[in-house]
Amino acid sequence: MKDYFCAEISESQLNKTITTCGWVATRRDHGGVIFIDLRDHTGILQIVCNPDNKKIFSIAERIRSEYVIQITGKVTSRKKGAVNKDLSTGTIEVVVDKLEILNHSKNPPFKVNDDETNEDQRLQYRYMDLRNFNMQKNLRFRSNLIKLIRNFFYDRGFIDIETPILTKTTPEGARDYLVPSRIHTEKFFALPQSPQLFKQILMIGGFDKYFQIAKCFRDEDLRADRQPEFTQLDVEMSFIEQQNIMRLCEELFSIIFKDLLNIKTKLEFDILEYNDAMNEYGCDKPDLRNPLKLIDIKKILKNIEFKVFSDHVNNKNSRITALKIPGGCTLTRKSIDDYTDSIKKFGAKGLAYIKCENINDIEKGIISPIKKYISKDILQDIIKITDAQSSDLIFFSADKACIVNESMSYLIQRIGSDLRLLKDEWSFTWIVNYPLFKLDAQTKKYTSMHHPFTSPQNIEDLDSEQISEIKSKAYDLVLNGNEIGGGSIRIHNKDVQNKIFKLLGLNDKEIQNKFDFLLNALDYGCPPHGGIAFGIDRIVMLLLGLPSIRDTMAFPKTQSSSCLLTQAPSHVDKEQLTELSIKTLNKK
RNA sequence: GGAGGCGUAGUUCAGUUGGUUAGAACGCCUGCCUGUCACGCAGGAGGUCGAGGGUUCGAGUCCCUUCGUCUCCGCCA
Repeated sequence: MKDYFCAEISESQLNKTITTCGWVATRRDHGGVIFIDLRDHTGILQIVCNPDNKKIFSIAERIRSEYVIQITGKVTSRKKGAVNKDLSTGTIEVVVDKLEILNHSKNPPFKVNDDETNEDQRLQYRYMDLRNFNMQKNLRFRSNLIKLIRNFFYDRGFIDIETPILTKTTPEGARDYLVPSRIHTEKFFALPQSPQLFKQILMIGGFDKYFQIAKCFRDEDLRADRQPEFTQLDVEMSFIEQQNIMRLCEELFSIIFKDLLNIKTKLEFDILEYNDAMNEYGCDKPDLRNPLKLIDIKKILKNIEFKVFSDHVNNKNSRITALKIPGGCTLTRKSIDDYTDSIKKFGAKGLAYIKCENINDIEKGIISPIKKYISKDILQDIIKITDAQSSDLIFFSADKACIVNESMSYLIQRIGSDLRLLKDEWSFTWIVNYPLFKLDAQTKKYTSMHHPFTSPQNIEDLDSEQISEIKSKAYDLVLNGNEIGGGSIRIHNKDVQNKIFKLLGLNDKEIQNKFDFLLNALDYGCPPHGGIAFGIDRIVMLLLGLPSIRDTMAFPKTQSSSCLLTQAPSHVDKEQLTELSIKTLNKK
């Protein structure tokens, strides 16, 4: 039906007669001559309908926005004054001598390339929104990324294996999406949160290099970077160490950046220990483009009487940190109040600060509402340990460690971006040496930091009393402050796996019910193995600088997990439920 | 489960202290127009102010409930 895409037509086809198809972006009717901007994913081409061909002209008069048309005509160069510099095809136009309307369109609910359209409109009429050049770009980039990933792994001897979507519910982790079984009354499948156990079993099955672009499902609340169904690059290998996986991933991202973003410079991958990350940044996904860091000042304050600090000085679970903001004296009272307010959602009670207008004049050069509670010596120590210069501002946070960490890591991010402190670069950071367990604040039970199949660094540690001190062979990859992937070396020994389940508080019966198949499989010659998984949607979002992973998906869901295009989820017929032996509760 | 923002024409939005007939831009329709490119000009149509309730002589505006959407907290091994 066509020889070229719209924007493929250029001066190289000058005076040739070509055929192309597309959507009508705009029509400009001058009475005597009609211009049509014809659009496809490549761009826009101006076509000209002259009145001398009455048949064509009358068709052109009936054409409206988003009509699908086919045109044949001669590629003509535009006169000097008529060149449009904003179009890649702006030096030429096609003079039509055949024009066919392939399909009509209702008047569109919004202009296709108007980027002000509200998202609910875009999602309801997603087929219109997908014609937008940005969505075309995003989804085509995503496709190229997946193609590159597949080739990368195929080239290195990896096997792409599909794992079930209908599978078994797993305890811990996220809430499962459940699918009722018709044949097995009162039993349910679960959609996979990840192919974790299947890929481990593939290792036992002798596929020593596996990968998959896998759909995963988690029934949890949504965020800009979280959807109920999302796509992971899932990788697993046998007979490898942590280093092998890390080097492989670094190679993958180097190629992605070179081939897809045309970034040729060698990517640096920082490595940070989990404990250091928490101490310096208050979180396990720091953005190392940001120069702001936390400094512990508990020791300096050990003799202070000021209650805000003294309450926490001798509390093991508390943390007291300083955050120096270079040039922060320019911050207004209003913005400091804003920052103080913004960290209250993490449970922080307040945000003390001192302005170091002149560090050589403690009397007049240091200004702070809390100055009267702090001795000169301590002030000097604080200035020294933070290496504060004149015009810097120092924030203080004293509270339970988790509150300090959450609020201050938020503040680091917020101020870093407000004051434009971030370096303009891509920052990859591996976080390693994670704890194996974390204590759930509500249930007071230990849960896995990564997942229950993660290998401890030393098996003997499992017998120690200090469970929270046990380190794991887990690793996360962080890009510009976003967790894009994580993995671990897995447990390949049945006894070790059993021990972990026990430490997690599972009894024999639960272990049997939930993980019998895994433990059995471990009994039949499981090779040492490990792997990693990456969030494809998140990677596309970051690489393209998008505000949400919804813009990386053709058909995403809203924050309340509904699809505005199809109106899913929806009620089902009673017959369907009966067949599944399901009765709904009338919740009011 | 919680906090906050938004919801007014097809779309994006304005709407003052509660006050007469709810506006703009774009889009749409009709007419004019042979070089525009967000064409232009003239005219026109188009509103359950998300829904329900309340206060009031009077509600787009105030109050309550509710729905939708977005951001965040909790949650997300």
